[in-house]
Amino acid sequence: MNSSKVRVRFAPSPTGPLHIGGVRTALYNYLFARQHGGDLIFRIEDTDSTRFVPGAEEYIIEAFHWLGIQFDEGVSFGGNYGPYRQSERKDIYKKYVGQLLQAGRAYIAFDTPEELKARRDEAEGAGQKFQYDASTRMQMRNSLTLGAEETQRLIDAGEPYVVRFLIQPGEDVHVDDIIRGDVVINSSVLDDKVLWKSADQLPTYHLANIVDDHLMEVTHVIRGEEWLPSAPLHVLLYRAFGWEDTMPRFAHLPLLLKPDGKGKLSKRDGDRLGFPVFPLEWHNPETGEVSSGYREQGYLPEAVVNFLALLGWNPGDDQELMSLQEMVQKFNLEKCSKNGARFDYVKGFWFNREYLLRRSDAEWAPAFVSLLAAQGITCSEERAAQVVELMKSKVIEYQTNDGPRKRNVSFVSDLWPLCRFFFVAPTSFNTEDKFIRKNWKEGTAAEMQQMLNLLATVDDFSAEGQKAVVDPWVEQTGIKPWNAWRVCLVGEGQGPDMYALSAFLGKEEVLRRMDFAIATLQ
RNA sequence: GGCGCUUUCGUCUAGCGGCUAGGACACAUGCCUCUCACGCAUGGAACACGGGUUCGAUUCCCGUAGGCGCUACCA
Repeated sequence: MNSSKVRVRFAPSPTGPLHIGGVRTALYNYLFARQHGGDLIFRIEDTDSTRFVPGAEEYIIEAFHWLGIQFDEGVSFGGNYGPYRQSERKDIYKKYVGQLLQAGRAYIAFDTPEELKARRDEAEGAGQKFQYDASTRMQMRNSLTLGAEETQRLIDAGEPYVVRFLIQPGEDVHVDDIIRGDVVINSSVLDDKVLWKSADQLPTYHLANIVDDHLMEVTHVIRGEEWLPSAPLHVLLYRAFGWEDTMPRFAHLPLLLKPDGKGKLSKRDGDRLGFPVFPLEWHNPETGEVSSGYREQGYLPEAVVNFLALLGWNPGDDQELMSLQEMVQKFNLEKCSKNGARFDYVKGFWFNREYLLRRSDAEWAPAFVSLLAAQGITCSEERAAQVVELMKSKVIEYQTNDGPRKRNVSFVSDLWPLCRFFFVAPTSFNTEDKFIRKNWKEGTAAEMQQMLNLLATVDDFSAEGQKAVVDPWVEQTGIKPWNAWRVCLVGEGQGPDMYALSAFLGKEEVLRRMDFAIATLQ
């Protein structure tokens, strides 16, 4: 048993794609491990054979790889405490369950799921609640009531059975939680939890979890608040095994809540409100259903990590934008908040924008180029970068529950609806449009014709080159051509600086668009 | 229902007995301006309620109410 090196683990169940709340739990484990120079273990808790989903494990590994959260050991990462997949540790659990049975801390129960359900229904009918515990266990079919001989006879006869943990009632069990302090639950409200299932001949979470954390020398258990009610059971298990002196410390994290309404964040909320709940896009192998992912939506991993980190924790100063390295330095479990955090995905837009803006225009270009390609437009990365430079500070409309709203460009994909006219000339003009009505009046066509003739003489069609010729003409004639010119080149009242746009389009295209507008709007 | 956790602007939060209760997102307004914007500036916006403890409570204690979780041979 080596000293006091911090060892933490993230132990998902491969029942589907990794939920964003799970990502945050893993992130906090990662930050804690790195900060203390400890190890982060990746364990797969696949003890529910009925809920196993193929591909989930690979998905989870890929998601962390994308996010930049690195594990030190575990499934696919190696290590000296393996195997790290619980389904491969069956013999180990069996041995420890035997130990508990031997010591009289657990017992064998033959009650079938049907019998149990009948008892529950019966109790419910009487407005009560059935619980398998000290108050009821002597009325059930188990080794306590049947005696050793009969128990052995039933086992030999092939009768299926579970192993239950024998809980002594009337004891206050303390859980020392790093985030919540001393949490006390009386053992009388705990039930004799099933430790070993008859259905799939595997341990339950509770048993496997305690055995693994002990054997893998885990020092801190950082997990979601949904585990807090069973933490006393876990403490009791450590005690029953005689492992209390090396029991890990607990930290139960607040949950991620729905952006609106009640309850914890679910996949449904993402579908309903239009934001991803999973790091990567997920294709359900059974239903074929596709769930969107942060990566595919155009989020930068740094943005997702930063956003998530601040949901339930903050460094105590006013800094919000932090690299993973900075977070590792500043992270503090004691400063985690205790109450659930509503998942405000709109703030995620802002984070992504901040990180996107830190990248150069050239870095945006490849993604933008492939986006354009999907629209059937061929564009070089150089030209794409020019458009990015001109348009990344714009605003785009997006849909919400309460109708359309506006936000700053926060994704590369936001660019396309704003940039269409860079690549596609106007083919018609909406004369009802406020901007066009205001800026295209009688005589405008003639002014534009003048300007067209003037531009036709310009050899240096850079923004500066055009400016050198057009500005004096503006000065001379008093004509303010920009808005009308915008109508010609853009078709509506938006877009970048006109000289910049014109230079991008090039002389030939500019003259053609102007000519078309003059002819169409006359 | 039982048990547990929790409660500061719309949202994420700072605060650890004495503050004009701070920041960020979102929202609104103004400036800038060839359009829409960005940017910059400004503004509105919170201590759930009731008792204590104290010279003094957002802060400590106890209730109440609300929120969340757990209550499976799921994790």
